[in-house]
Amino acid sequence: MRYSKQRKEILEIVKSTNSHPTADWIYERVRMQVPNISLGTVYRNLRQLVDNDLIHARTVNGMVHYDGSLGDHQHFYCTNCNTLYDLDLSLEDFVSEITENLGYVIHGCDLQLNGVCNSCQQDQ
Amino acid sequence: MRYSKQRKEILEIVKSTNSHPTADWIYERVRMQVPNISLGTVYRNLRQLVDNDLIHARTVNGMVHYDGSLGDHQHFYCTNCNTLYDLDLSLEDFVSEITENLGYVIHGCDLQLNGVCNSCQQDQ
DNA sequence: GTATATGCAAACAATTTGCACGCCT
DNA sequence: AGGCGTGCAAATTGTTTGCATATAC
Repeated sequence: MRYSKQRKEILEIVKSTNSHPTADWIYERVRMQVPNISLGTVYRNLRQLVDNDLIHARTVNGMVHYDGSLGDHQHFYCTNCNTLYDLDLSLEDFVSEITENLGYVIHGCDLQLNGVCNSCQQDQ
Repeated sequence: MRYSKQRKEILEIVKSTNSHPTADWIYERVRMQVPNISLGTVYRNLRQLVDNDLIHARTVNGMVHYDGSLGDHQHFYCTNCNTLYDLDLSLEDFVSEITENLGYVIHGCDLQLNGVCNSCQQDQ
C-alpha cells in the first residue's frame, strides 16, 4: 500500500480525534488540507485503511463511524445527544469464557451500551 | 396501530424465524402470501413494528436485520458464513455494574461477538 | 365515516465503481 | 517504467416519501 498525500492526511485525521467521525465529516476535514480531494477517494481510503487494520469501523444508527484507537475498548452511545463515547473496558476475560463454553473461535467483539450520558442527565 | 393483512403477515414472518432476516428477505416471503405487496409497505411496517417494540432491529455489515425474539440475549456473527446466531447470554449484571461505576443511565446494550462458528471450523 | 394503510414510482442518501489521467517508489 | 492512487461522474443499493386509492375499525 502506497502513501499518497490524501491517504496520509485521512489516516492522520482519524487517528487524531476520538469523536468517531463519519466519512462525510472526514471529507470536510481533508478538504482543508487537500481542497480538491474527491469523496470517492475518501471512501476508498477509509476502506483500505480498515482492511489493513490501521483504523476500525463501526456502524451506529445505520451510518459508519471510524475509530483510530485500536486498543481493546468498547463504546457507550448516548441516545439523547447521539455522542459515541469510548469505554475503557476490556472484554478479554469475558469473551474467552464464552469461547470455551460454545466452541466458537472469536476474532473480535463489539459491545455497545445505549443510554443517557452524565451531561445529558444534568440537562434534564 | 391497525392490523392489516400485510402487517400481520410481516409480524408473523419475523416472529417465526430465528434467522434475523433483512427487509428484502421478508419482502420475498410476504409475497408468497400477499403477492402484490410493495417493498415500501414492508419497510414502513418493519419500522412501525420496531417503534412499537414488537420486534427488534440490528445493523450487521451495514444492513438492518430484524429479530422477533424480544428476550435478553446477544449475538454471535460468523465472519465465514455470515450467519448471525443467537447467544443465550444475559448481560444484566454486567451492565448494571458498569452503570454504577460510570453514572450512565443504560437503556440497552448490544454485544456482538465475531468469529468462526463450529460448522465452519469443521469445514476448514 | 374517517383515520390509517396500501401500491406505485420517484426521491434520497450513503457508498461503490469505471475510466482516463497522475503520481509514488 | 509500471502499478497503484486520484478526480470525476455515473451507477448501485438500501431505504424513505408523496400521492391517490383502498381498508380497518
